[in-house]
Amino acid sequence: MQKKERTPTIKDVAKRAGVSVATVSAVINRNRFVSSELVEKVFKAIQELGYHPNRIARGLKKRQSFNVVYIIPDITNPIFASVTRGIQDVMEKSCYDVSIYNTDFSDKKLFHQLTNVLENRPDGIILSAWHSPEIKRAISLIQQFNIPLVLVHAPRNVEGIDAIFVDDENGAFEAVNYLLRLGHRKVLSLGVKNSTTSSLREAGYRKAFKKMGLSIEEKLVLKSDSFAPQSACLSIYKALKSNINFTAVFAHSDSLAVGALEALNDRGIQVPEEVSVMGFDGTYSFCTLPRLSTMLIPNYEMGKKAAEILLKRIAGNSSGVIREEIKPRIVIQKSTQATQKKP
Amino acid sequence: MQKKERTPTIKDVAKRAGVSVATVSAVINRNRFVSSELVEKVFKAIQELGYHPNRIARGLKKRQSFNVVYIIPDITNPIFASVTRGIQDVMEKSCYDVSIYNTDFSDKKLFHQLTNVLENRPDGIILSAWHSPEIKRAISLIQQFNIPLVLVHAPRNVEGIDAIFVDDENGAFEAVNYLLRLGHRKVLSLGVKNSTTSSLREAGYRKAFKKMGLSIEEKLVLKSDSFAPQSACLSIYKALKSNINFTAVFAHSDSLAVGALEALNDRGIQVPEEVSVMGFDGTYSFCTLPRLSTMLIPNYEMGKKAAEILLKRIAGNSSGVIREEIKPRIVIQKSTQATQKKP
DNA sequence: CTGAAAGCGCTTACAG
DNA sequence: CTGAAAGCGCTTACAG
Repeated sequence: MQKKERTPTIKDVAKRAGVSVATVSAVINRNRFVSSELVEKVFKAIQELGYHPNRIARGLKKRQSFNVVYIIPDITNPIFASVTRGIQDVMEKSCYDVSIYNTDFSDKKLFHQLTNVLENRPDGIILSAWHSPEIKRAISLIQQFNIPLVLVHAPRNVEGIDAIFVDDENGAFEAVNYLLRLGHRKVLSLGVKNSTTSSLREAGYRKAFKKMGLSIEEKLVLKSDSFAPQSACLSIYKALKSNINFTAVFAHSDSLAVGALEALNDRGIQVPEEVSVMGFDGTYSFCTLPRLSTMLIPNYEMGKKAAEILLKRIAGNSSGVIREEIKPRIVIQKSTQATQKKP
Repeated sequence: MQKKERTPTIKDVAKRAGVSVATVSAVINRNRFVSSELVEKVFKAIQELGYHPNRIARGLKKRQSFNVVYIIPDITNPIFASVTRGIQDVMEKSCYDVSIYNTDFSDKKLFHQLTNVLENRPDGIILSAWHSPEIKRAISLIQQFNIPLVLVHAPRNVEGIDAIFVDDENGAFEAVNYLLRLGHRKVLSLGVKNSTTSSLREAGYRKAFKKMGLSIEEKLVLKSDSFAPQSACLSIYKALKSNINFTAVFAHSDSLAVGALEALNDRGIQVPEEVSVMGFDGTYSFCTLPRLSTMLIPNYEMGKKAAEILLKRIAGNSSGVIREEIKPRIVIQKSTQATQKKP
């Protein structure tokens, strides 16, 4: 075990190099001219001591922590993992590190985390908390600290804050429209109770029917208890039991689609020959059999974009509020096909 | 826009409460007695000002940052996302936040990140960099800073550091043993080139055969270019083309198994009726059809355990080096069955 | 029981 | 071109 040796400080470097700390600081930050002679001495001392500047101290003085925070429901959800990666990749280039806080969709946890977060004085915050009934309170708390904030997956009714969201309604519209063009008319809408995201996707479903001048059979509009595959399974079993007729499923997420595939497979119904299945988000479309057609959400890019906006705000850019609407992209794979003409 | 108003400091609170900063500090940290009269005044001032202590400053003085770092290849990989969550959940309880750094399996990135990390003086580091040829250099760099370190997924030959790893060899042994007991003899080993993890799993495969007194057909030992499903697909196609006979596949990861399922499905080979497929890790076993039998790795628990060890070290516990070997657990689902007796 | 003061490791006017 | 000194917002001996 080593002794409790302090790591070297700027003072140690200054002493060893025979210069002032101001000079050391200057050579490290290249923010004022230093004669090449001294520069060399300083570098030598840094080398010899294995000196690494202490950013905590630097941050205290400069009122900058070089840390940004991303608050999400759960890092284990591939959607947020991808957004996180996008954020990290752009933040890293500007020498910021990013801390992740999970809320598990709980308001209590959200505020608990927020208290911690604020004590750390991050230089910026990115928040994915669209589901929170208290999001406005969270936002104003952050604003009290004058910390730049950008929302990812924001609710539509929050204004005045930079935000970037998925165009769920139009994405769903496009997905369902695609199914309708394939000739499907009995299209299940497989959504989730009490989910704003799911209700937007349902709105798109309705819009697509409407546009084609078709009426909607309400019994085709299903709502599972959660986004978990098992929930979707149960919904499909129930629909089959009730003899509800359908030739296609529009699942409001890939996870729901996974459940649908499993239920259909279990009942010996062929996908896509008998029933087409369409997913939404693209998280699992690579690992299902048959490969899922889906509306791909570019989560990584969303993260990058959010980070870029945040960086601008941190740099002091105070131009008008930015709201960016991301369009999901349709990806057609093996789980959908045109309706079979009955002979 | 608000003016560039400073957030209130301990001084502001002291002034407003009519006490010294020492007293304010004492009531916040409850570390020395303060008369209830003053306590009340202080709380009142804190309330009125909306004061939140600045942890950066606190950290500078106490030489503690309340930040720990987890360095991983990629947060987008569900394995690391789960470990991360485990770490966060225990760290959060002790008021630490955790920053994530991605290395993309690159040594260059690893050291780049490490430099940043060290400048932030985290209170502890957890490192998943088993693949790095330079891991020992990374470790000694960290040790120079006297920062507690625990390794997750460590290589076996690194000693003297707390580490927690997966018992790959015995896990694979158990998986293959299970297939052998089902009557399979022609078992493909579907691994990956230049992967230490995969070679440990291959060793387990060999051990299982050996123990049963069976010899190994080397042509059954496949090595894909990567862990991506597509790579596995190609390997399986190649095996089929070469008329290699097999009744089971032992995939060294679930992602490889996903590729195998796809290739087999594509060639009209029934799983599990004609070929059984066994995965490893459990990341995708919930979304495949048929559901994959696999060796589940408890990543979340590994993260928790790593964090708990780290916390102990941060608290100054200097008892002997801890090495923990995590055993994967067999999960039997639908992708495996006993060999069909040929009539 | 409480306050004045030094100091954590930096940056940055201010002199010279 | 470079250094001495003040200060970022806390904590903590040291007095009293």
